[in-house]
Amino acid sequence: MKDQSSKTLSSTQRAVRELRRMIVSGELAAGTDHLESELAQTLGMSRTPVREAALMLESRGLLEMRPRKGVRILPVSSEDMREIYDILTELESLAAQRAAEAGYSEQDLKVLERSIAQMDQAIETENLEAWAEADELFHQELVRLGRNHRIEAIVAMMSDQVRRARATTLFIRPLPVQSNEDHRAVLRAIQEGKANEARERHRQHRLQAKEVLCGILEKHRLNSL
Amino acid sequence: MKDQSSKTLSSTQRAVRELRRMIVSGELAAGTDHLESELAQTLGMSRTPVREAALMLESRGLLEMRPRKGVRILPVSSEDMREIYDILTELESLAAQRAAEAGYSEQDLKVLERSIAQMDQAIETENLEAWAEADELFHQELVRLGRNHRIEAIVAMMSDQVRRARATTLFIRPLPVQSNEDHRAVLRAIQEGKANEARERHRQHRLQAKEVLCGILEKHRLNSL
DNA sequence: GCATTCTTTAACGTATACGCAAATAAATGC
DNA sequence: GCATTTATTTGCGTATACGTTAAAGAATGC
Repeated sequence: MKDQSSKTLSSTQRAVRELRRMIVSGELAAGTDHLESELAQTLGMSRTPVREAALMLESRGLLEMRPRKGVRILPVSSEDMREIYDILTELESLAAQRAAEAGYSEQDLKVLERSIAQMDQAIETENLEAWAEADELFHQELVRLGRNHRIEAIVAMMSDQVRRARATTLFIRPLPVQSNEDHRAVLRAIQEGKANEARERHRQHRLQAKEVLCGILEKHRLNSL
Repeated sequence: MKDQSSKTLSSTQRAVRELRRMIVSGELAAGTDHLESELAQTLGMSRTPVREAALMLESRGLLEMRPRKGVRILPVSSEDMREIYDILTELESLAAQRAAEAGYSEQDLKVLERSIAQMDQAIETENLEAWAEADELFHQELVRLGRNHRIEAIVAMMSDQVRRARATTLFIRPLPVQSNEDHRAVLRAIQEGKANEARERHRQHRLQAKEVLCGILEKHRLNSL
């Protein structure tokens, strides 16, 4: 049994998790307004923990609290996407560099290897959801290996903000074949301790991903996801 | 009269500002605990807005809420300092690059110029507080010119976290003469539209600042500022 | 009809109330 | 005296209450 399920978590914590889930899944649609009292009723608790949760999610850039109008689920534009991908590019590249400098063993890099294998398989079977999940895992693990807690937090926050948009573009974009070659190259650089190569390779990988995704958004006029 | 003072701001907002001020100024010392009810009394309001403010400041990495122990003002270690400076290095360097790419006019870059002049003067008169203020202005303006709201927010947050530590090292570190040469070089690169040079120059500037400051912290065993 | 003022509603911001559980103090057993 | 159990306190988490005020609706004047 997991720590989470064994421990009784507070209403505020439940509200944060549940609202976050509803937002990133699109259950609470981008651009929609929701009164605190509505959300409280939905979650089966009073306004107090809902407000506290909303404040936290506001800090994470997922929603906005506006007096009398309720909380507004923030939509993501292609401009937002560019901002976010720029940040991810810089911080993840540094993580890749640091990971390469750390001299990790093959054992330490097992999760990275596994996620790449999963992506390979997902591409073969054209299972896009599985690919997205493995891709997320790769990037998350890469950042973890960079050993900077604040970067982990920031990247997680930015990833949450673009999750809906990513899910949408997933079925429009071409099969991410190039992407996995990049992942392999980054991993190889880390294995060989080539910090600068790991950094630059990942950098290029992210820059390209940005152009692909933002290109799709702009082409399809998807400016509020 | 300023907008802020004319507009009646909510208790929560007042609590955020006041608590933030007290934390970054050291009035609420690093590592100390404070009960919600105490803070509420100090600020002349009930626990509700204090709790809301504390949640927001917790998201900003300035404090930690622990049941029964009150809010704990988070101390900053040299390890934290390294994490933060690594982030500032990456994000500000990107901002410098973007600023150079934007093709700003001399007029647009006036604030940068002025802050550099202020730093020059501060160094001549050995007025360290004035130098720190101008330095803060330079970096803030640089990031603003990078035109990425999320980077602005993240940099502001990280700056808040290290503000106390910076203030401490300010009177220990050598006069930041090299620093201002760097600033000039970055500005020149931006003026000339040399994006890569602006980026790399600022990068080196920040990396060096990190080593200077962290070196001081480690040498003096200042591991909880 | 349209604009304007007044009324009403309702959502939020904040204070207050209260139960629970953790920490401390007191009491009991040995 | 020391360990262990039992009271007591206290701080938080959450529900609730309530005043304020912005927005919507009704009424009035022209």
